[in-house]
Order: sequence, then C-alpha cells, then structure tokens
Amino acid sequence: MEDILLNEDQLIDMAELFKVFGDSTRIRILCSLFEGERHVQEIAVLLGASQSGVSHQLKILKQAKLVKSRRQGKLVCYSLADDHVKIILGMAKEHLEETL
Amino acid sequence: MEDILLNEDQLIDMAELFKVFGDSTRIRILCSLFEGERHVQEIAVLLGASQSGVSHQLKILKQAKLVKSRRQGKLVCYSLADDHVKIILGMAKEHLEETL
DNA sequence: TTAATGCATGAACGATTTTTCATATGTAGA
DNA sequence: TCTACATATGAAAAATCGTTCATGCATTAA
Repeated sequence: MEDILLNEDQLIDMAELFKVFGDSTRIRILCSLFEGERHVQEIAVLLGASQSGVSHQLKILKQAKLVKSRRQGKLVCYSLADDHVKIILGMAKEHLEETL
Repeated sequence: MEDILLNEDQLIDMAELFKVFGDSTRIRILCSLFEGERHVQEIAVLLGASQSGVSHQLKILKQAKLVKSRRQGKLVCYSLADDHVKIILGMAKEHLEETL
C-alpha cells in the first residue's frame, strides 16, 4: 500500500468524510442500499425513522458523494455512488471483528 | 469482497469507530504515528496543540483500539494499534481523490 | 521526602450535530 | 385546476462533541 501523507485540506476533507460515516442512522441507510436502489419512503419504513429525518441524512450522504439519486415520477430512488462505500465499511467491520 | 450485513450492535460499533476518525485533530495524531512511536509531548508540539487536548484525543483513539501505548519512564509512547488504520485512511483518500 | 517533569482527567463552556415539526416544492391523476 | 402523495427544507429543540483550564497522579532525581 502506498504512503498516505496528507496535506491540510485533505485532512479536513477526510475528517468530513468520516463524520458522514460516523452516525448509525446513516450507516443503516447505506446498508439498506447494498442490494440496490430504494426510494425514500421505503428506507424510512425499513429503518423505522421519519421521512424528514431520512431525507436530511440522504442529503448529507449525497453531498459526500456516497449515494446518488434519480427521480422516477413521484419517487426519488437512491443508490450507492460507488464501491468505496462497501469497501470502507468492510474494512471497518474487519477492524471491529479483530479487535473486539 | 464478502458481504457486510450488520446487526444492530455492529452498526453502533461501526458508527462509533467512524466518529473517532471524524475529527481532523485525531487524524493528524494518527498520521503523526505512521512512522512509529511518539510520546505525548512530541505529538502535541508536532500538531501545535495543547498537551491536555492531545491526551484527551489519545484516550479516545485508544478506546477505539486504533492506538496502543506503553510507558517508558516519565514518557508514554503511543503507536498505531494495527494496519487497519492505514488501510482505512488510504481507502478514504482514494474515495476523495476519485470524487473531487 | 520534596521538587520537577510528563501525562491523565473532570468540569465547564462553546460549537456543532441530529432530530423533530411545520411547511414548501414537485409530480401525477382526476 | 384541485387533490393526493412523495420528498425537501428551514428553524427550533435536544443531544453530542471538542477544547480549555485547573488539578491530580505517576515517575524520576536530588
């Protein structure tokens, strides 16, 4: 693995990115998208959360480019933006499993 | 890559873990340990932070098992706990570089 | 034992975040 | 157009977090 020295801006960006992962509601949302697209209501029901709450969190996830969305009539479907999400979560899971 | 379905406890633990990464001071501390052990004062000077502040953050990092420590006389030396730290940071860096 | 040095910790304050509530926007169908 | 449904958003309330300050504990050397 190459070196990962970071400059000041990268540090800030990286902290921002991890902050996004650092909330169990948002991780739940990401996990709910592992098998593909879901629309907002669907996610809200799945998590037992409010529509508004989910919408707010989806916005944060989207700003971090962890999810993308497309409108389909009245629905807005969200999906994972790329594979890094799964990889990062997988790495974290591994860490947890090895250290607990 | 294997699947990464998570149960409730794992979700919480994972969010906790990412929360720890979600602060630029803590990332700075982790990066300062890439080349090996450092003691507290050394880290504080390197970051231009207070001894107390660094100590508080080191405690959080240690609880998350991202760093370990050993006492050497009056000094306490900290080092990265395992390779996951570098890997996780590397993965995040990759994500940032590809999406910005 | 006392003094000096290095680190840890508790409490308090300010700042940031998450959640909730009310409401606005957008879309489809009658 | 009007109504119903799906989502987004702003603002306020509630919860969480980071930093600082003061002080305590541990170690070493005199």
